Amino acid sequence: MNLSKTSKYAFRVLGQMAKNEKELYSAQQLHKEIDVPERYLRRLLTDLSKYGFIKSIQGRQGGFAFARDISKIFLIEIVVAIDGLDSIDGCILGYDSCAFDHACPMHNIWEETKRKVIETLTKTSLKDIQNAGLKL
Amino acid sequence: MNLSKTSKYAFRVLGQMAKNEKELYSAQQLHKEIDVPERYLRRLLTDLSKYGFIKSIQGRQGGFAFARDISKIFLIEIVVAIDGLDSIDGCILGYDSCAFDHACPMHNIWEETKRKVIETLTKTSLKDIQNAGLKL
DNA sequence: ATTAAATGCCACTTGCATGTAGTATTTTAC
DNA sequence: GTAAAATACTACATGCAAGTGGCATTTAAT
Repeated sequence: MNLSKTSKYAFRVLGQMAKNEKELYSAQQLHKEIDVPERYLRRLLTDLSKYGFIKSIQGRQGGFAFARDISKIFLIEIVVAIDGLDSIDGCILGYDSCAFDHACPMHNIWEETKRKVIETLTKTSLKDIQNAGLKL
Repeated sequence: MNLSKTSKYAFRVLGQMAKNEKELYSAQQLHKEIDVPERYLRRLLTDLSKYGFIKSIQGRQGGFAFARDISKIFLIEIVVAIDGLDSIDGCILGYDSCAFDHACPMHNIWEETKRKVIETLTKTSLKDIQNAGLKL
């Protein structure tokens, strides 16, 4: 049950880019739109392109654009790429080996809630959040 | 959506102590039973007693025992004491000011899931996990 | 009284995520 | 073909949670 700051940044970036899903965004432009340190953002964008969510275009007039259909990019994929599945799915007490045959005291209590979290992240795509957060 | 390692340790400790809710536990004994570094555990136990979950008894034959009825110690209290409420309740994108009048793109999508997490932590007491995790 | 076994306090160290800097590379505009 | 504007790479710096160490204090057993 952990979402790193970097994953949060990734959500911000990709969420912002999803607003105009075909547009080519430069790091500088994105930095102005969301609150992420510019150099760190640049590295993150490079990483996100390596993960295959976006593609990078080098050179002047370059930038980043989605490499895949945003209706098929699900939040869970982003978290898994950056933090790994265990950050969400791992034992709530942090035990390495916590399974049905050797469960921690909170295993059963937590299971359903964890399932809910994973379900939400699994079924929510960038398309689903495309036009949220604008209503002012 | 963040649970520090320290909170996980606290869950382990208090969960272990709940198995015999009246017993007086020394730090050394608890260290043998759960996987938490001894010195760190000692500091944590002192903190947990300051938070009022347990009481400490100094001197030889001293140790720690619950200060309150474990059926009324809820998991959310432990997280809040150690990490603060925002670690769970805060904006999923990490924005400081994310509320109904200025919501982040994921606010609505995440709201129900967050509610579920908080609900589970709020209604689960140490008594509820008292006898879990023993079945082998 | 002395010793032993426990907690309490404070400062220091370590490890890792986060953040920064410099420079190389790529591509377009002119 | 040269300069400008973008990404790519690699190394270093910083901050904070996690972990360690030394010593003081408290209390019980002997």
